[in-house]
Amino acid sequence: MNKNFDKSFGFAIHDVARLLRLSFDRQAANTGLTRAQWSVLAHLHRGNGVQQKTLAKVMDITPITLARHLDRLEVDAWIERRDDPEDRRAKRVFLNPKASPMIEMLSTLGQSVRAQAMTGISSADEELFMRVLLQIRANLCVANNSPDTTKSSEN
Amino acid sequence: MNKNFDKSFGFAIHDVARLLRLSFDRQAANTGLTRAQWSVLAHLHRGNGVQQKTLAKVMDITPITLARHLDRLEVDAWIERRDDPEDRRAKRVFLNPKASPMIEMLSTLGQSVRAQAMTGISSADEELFMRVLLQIRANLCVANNSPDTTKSSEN
DNA sequence: ACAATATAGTAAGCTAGCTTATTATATGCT
DNA sequence: AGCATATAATAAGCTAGCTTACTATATTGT
Repeated sequence: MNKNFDKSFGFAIHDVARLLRLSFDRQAANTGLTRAQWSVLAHLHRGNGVQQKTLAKVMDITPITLARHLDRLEVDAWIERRDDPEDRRAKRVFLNPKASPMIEMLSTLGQSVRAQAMTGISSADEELFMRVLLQIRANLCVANNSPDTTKSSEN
Repeated sequence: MNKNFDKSFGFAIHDVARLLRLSFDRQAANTGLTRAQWSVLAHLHRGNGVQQKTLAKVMDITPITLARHLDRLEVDAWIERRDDPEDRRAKRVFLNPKASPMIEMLSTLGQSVRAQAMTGISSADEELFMRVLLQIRANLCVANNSPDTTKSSEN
């Protein structure tokens, strides 16, 4: 290996993702919701009543990973699964009213974590950074045969 | 929420980290080693015989997370734990000879995954991206009271 | 000297991702 | 109509991270 091991791209990305999740989850611990769960709620907020299949695809996670999030969210009554009237295999997921204020609150928290992360970085640099980051994601989506959610436009 | 939800910083970072790990682990599946395990080996390659405590700190993971990696690495004889002669609580971790060629091979794979991710990105953009990424990590390390491994200089 | 505190490693049990396999229902072909 | 295939959700079991708690050993203070 080389001296730049800790500076390597993959490890740095991985660390940053982990630290972001930690920051967020610690600050949201009292809500009982994690970042991943909040993400489900937020996506529903943009498209209530979607099938699980669709939601998993938009979020780019596997259906079973989503199913487990939904299990817990349903126990605490943040969401509700209803049978799809047109396809008896499928279910549709609905936000319960109590979720909306929580989504707003956690969205604010997300912004504050982002601001923390971006301390001391110029907005020009931040902008370029985001552009490259999205390009990298698109590249990897191709490589993984994963849907590229940047261009999804459904709900 | 807003229309830029999928483009949000935290989610994009998270996705990229996941996709990178997936890419790497799939291509390395035949080796029986994952990215996290390879990372342990690579760090040992730079400082063989360190205490677990030190290794965990350098890798910025918790000691128990490291201990589980070591369990599996030891079963397959990639590494060996020996009692520290100077501290009977501690153990020191050593690479076995068979690990070295594998480390080289996986390092090459890592570079190829990186190249894949960076397709179509100019080296100037890539450089700025890395600079910002490391700055973000440093910011979050402060926020999390986590050691900032970019400036570690131990072994 | 010994009691109190700190530290190295591990165990238990949690979230979050994955792959592979199962079940129930739809769809498509002949 | 009925069989074969495809699809929606879930189950089982894996890696990888975490927190909290425990055990054994060191260290420190009186």
